[in-house]
Amino acid sequence: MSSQAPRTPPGPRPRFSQDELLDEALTILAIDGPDGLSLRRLASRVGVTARALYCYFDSKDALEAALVERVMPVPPPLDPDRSWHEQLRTYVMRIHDAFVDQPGAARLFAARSARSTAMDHVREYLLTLLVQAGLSHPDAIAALGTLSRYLMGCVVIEAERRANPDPDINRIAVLPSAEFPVLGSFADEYAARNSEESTRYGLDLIVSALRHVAGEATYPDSPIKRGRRS
Amino acid sequence: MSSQAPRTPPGPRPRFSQDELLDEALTILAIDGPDGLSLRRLASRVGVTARALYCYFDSKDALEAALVERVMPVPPPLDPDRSWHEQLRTYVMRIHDAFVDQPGAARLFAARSARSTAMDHVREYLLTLLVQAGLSHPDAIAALGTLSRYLMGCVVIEAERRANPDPDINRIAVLPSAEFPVLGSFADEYAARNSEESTRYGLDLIVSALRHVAGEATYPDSPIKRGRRS
DNA sequence: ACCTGAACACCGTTCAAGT
DNA sequence: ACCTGAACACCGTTCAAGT
Repeated sequence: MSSQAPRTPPGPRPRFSQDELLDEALTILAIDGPDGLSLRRLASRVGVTARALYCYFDSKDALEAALVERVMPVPPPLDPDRSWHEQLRTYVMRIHDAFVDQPGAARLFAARSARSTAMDHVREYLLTLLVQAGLSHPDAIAALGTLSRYLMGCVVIEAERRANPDPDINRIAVLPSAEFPVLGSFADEYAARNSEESTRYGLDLIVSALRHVAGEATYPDSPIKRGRRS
Repeated sequence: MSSQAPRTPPGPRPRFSQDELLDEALTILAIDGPDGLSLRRLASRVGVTARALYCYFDSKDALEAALVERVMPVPPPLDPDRSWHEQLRTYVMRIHDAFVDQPGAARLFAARSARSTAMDHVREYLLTLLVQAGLSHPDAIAALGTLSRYLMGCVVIEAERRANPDPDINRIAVLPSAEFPVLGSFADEYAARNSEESTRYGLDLIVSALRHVAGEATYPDSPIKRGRRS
């Protein structure tokens, strides 16, 4: 095990790639959650001083930005054999899964996706599909916003749920039924809800509405053309 | 100004109510943002040691939980003269506005609404409206989840946008058009998008779809009964 | 260019002690 | 019950110095 002939130069001068450090950071996130990621802990895990990390990243902020770029799935090429809404659904779920499987990363997604260039590629892909669906420019932009917001909510809520599992077995079942008659009577259904299915339910809901906006089917009272009711 | 006859007992023994401390905490959030709220800063603002705050709240976590309870709007009474979807839209927007106007509070909303009893009241109110709309139990639960996730995403994204205004005048306009042909051509529309309108667009989209699920209008290919497509 | 070590200005939380 | 003061175990970041 302790052979001679070191492949790396000897002495206290290990070198890392940014990617190795990001891997280690993701490991910390997976083990200790979003609050567990600190430069000092990352440094000690790779056997270096906290100061040394500033040779690789300008700041903790820059490291977090790089983490988001790394976790965000790259959009697949457009597939002419699949409908726009099927491709859209698949890709949105892929992003969802990526950030939900990387537990501590959801907070980073929430904090920095607006300025992320990986997220720009996501926007480009989704917009392309929405335009392909036949949506007008304003509709496509608004629909992109709707999908982004819904996706963000799914990721944030599910990540929080995993990081902080039910304090009681079932909070809802224990609520006073006088104050919460409906919620209380739904306690079992509420506890049984499955995250993956719930996420898909809302996504399907939004996509269906968008298909009607796109004119793919009749949609008697679309909210789109009606304007805001006051 | 410096009169005698103090109304509070003299000496270094000021007392606060929890509410006064929460007010002060909200002020700090408004001034310094979510990262600016610390027990030490709150303590110094009210002229006390950080340790003293532990006489009012068990921990910073407990203080944050109390902040969420305080910011969350209380559901209004049911109004038989207004449709379920109008009441639902109005209330969801009220929550949205409450957390977006209280800038640093969005992160707290994201982190703790799952365990918030104020949020339980929100759930009870929304579920009541959804049941009143005629949704089945599973549909009502799923719809509640969809609305919660969408609302969460709206609050998180908008709060982040306010806390961290566009780094450039318009990030999107400056993207390489070879890589971002669609997004680039939408740069103006993208920059002009208005948060309030965008939020309402998606909410109307979801509500419209729910109205069809509820059987209020024909909805040829509802995602609900179809099951998951694979 | 990469790294150490010490320091600075912060955190939340706890202990021991005062009134 | 409420509060102080000191301490503990952390943070991100920076300075000065080494190779």
